[in-house]
Amino acid sequence: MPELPEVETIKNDLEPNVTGCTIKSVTLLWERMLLQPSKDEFERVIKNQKIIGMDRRGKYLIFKLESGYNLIMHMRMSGSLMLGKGNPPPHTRAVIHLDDGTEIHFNDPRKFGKMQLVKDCECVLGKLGVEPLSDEFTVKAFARLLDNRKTAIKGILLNQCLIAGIGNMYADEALFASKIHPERPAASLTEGEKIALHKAIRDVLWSGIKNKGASVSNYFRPDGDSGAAQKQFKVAHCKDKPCPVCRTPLQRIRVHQRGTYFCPNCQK
DNA sequence: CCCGGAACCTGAAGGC
DNA sequence: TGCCTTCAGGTTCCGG
Repeated sequence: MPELPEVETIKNDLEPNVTGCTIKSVTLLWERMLLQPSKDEFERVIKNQKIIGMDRRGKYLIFKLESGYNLIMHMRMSGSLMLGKGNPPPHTRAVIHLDDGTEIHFNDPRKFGKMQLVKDCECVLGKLGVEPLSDEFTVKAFARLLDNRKTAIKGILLNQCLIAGIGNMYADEALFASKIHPERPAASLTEGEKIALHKAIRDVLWSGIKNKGASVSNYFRPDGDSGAAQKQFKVAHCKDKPCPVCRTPLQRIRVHQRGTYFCPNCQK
């Protein structure tokens, strides 16, 4: 389930391989993954578009095109991008044919992933909150997001309108690292806890990027490699294991309809 | 405003 | 062994 570090890794892996290439055509094998424009217009406009670079915003991946158009993708739960040549694997939902003969395969077993072609990125990305690895994400800016909110702190971390890019795994890891219970009302965090959680968010995301993303379930890098970030996880997907700090069995509860792993002893 | 729940989907895992 | 149910989680939408 690609979150910020996984999408950043896809971007970093793909960008040197596709920048400067021209898209000959795109084959849609699952039409409903295209949000806009219509299939006919999409296929007409995408033809012979030169890729001048890539970008990431939150969990969105952006191919910047010379004409000013942007091809924006979201992997949702099970999407991944693979560089290949012919014979797309099962569950391939779209194939981008490049002029050098390589293909980008959008693989997505659960068909939740989305793609759209727009001139103005803001219409898609405008609602997103602050980039957690940017300079704008200061302790002060983070603290302001928690003011007067009774919602569980984990819900704040997962709200893309507030902070863009954190998903279920990295939210659990950040809360464990800062010793905060996932169900604590956001406004109840002390100044010290806000500072610790702010640092933990940046630490776990940077660590995820350094390890080329976490390969749990369906995530693979465009060259087919796995990431290694899941090996660093202290709690996420560690059901029935003891806490690495105090050996108390980790618990799994539901917070905001999400499976949430935490240590009932360390996280208050 | 804020929350809970359903929908979108399929494959994997668990129960009997 | 095999069928059936449940679960997984990112986002959007709908109802209370």
